[in-house]
Amino acid sequence: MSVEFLWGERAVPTRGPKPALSLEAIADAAVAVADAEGLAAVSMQRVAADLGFTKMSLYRYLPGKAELVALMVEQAIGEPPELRAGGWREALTEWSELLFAAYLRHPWAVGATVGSRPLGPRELGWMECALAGLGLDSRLTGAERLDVVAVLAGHARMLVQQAEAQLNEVQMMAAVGEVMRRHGERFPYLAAAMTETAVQGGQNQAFAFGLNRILDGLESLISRRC
Amino acid sequence: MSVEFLWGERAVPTRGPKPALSLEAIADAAVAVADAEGLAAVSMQRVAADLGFTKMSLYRYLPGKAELVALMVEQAIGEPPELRAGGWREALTEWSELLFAAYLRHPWAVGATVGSRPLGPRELGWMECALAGLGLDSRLTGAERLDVVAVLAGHARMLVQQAEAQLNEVQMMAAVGEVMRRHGERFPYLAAAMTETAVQGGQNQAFAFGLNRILDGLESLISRRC
DNA sequence: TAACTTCTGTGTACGGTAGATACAGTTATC
DNA sequence: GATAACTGTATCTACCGTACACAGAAGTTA
Repeated sequence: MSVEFLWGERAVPTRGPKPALSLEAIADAAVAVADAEGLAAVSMQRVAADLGFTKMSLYRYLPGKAELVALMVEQAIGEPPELRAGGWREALTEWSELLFAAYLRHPWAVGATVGSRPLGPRELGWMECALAGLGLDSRLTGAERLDVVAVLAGHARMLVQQAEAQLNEVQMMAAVGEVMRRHGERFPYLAAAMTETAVQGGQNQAFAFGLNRILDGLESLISRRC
Repeated sequence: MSVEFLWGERAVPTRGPKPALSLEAIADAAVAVADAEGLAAVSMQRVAADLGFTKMSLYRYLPGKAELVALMVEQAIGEPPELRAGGWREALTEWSELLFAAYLRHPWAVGATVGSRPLGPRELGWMECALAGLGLDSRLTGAERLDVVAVLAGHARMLVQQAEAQLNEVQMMAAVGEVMRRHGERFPYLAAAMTETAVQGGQNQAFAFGLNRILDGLESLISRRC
């Protein structure tokens, strides 16, 4: 993956036939496939076929599949939001919820953003947005501010991944429940926690709980630094 | 992926030749490939070749590649640890650090554990271990206890992923730094945080920071519930 | 208007992947 | 020793990403 591809503005050619496709159209088609059938279903052939072209035509627009995935991620997370005014806690809460919602709309994006890869402008824009919400006047060092953003983003990604895995509590119970019925005695604490857990809020509640714990911890650190 | 494969004990046959391979040996070879060259380098062909067999021999032991990856994950995270005695905070700290270390040894395991998949005995054992460390007498509901474990595991996974992405601060600066030099004015808060960040502890420090914030938040919740 | 240049889309080809099937060789039990 | 069970290999299909050559379209220039 070349960094220039995501960041450099591409010169639009004058000569030759007009391109029938565009990077946006290709990314849209690929995102639609991934939304419907998962990232594994995204292939050059499939995306090209959905657009009514042969797969090789895509290589006129993209160097390869890695670039397509990078473009899909940028398309999926969208432009960084404009946060409502407020204190750092309100800002980070809103930011985390919006990021969580964006990942929920495109759960495959979590799996597409692991490992070493260049960050696109939108992804960096989301980071910038959170750092702006945190402000400069807090008693945190630069490294700590970056860490806070990483923890919050990790929390959102984590719960999207869980939400993708179980879709609903019913499926979760079917998957783990079967195992627990047979080997439950090996996991007494897990069994206790699960039987005690009524089918309730689900992932949204789990997300909110974790988010509030993280922010509580941040608040206690900041007030200690006063 | 069938759940039975990870959980059911396989009947050892009496007749016929002794199997030359074993699931353990196959998993070890696959883990070695992934450790050295990443998860993408793991193919049936490659693993079989490393063992000195043809790829179809592996299908005598495994139904398919999905099961191989599931086995690799179980092998990589290892047996759940025995936590030293202590309060819930010490227990969860130790648990998180051990999980972080395990993932650091096999960073590809983070990417291999996204999406819907059955959990193996070791993975469930780690969860059980953390829940045991949290104890039953805390003032948390079962759902909250599960959420705590999820947040901590997500934090560890998140930072492993970051560590994998940049390996060291130098490479990070080379990747993001180049972009920041050109488009830095678009990301003032990010630039401020990064220039302020001396090359220091790196991922271990970031991990410890986030972990302490999460546990601070948990502590404040528990003490509020008193 | 005609030739030229440049870019687009397509067809073909190649090495890689996962996996199914058929078959030959080996081995433990009867 | 016979036999049944199991192992490992060779071959086949289908799909993947992508390299390359080629025909046609659309501006540019003579």
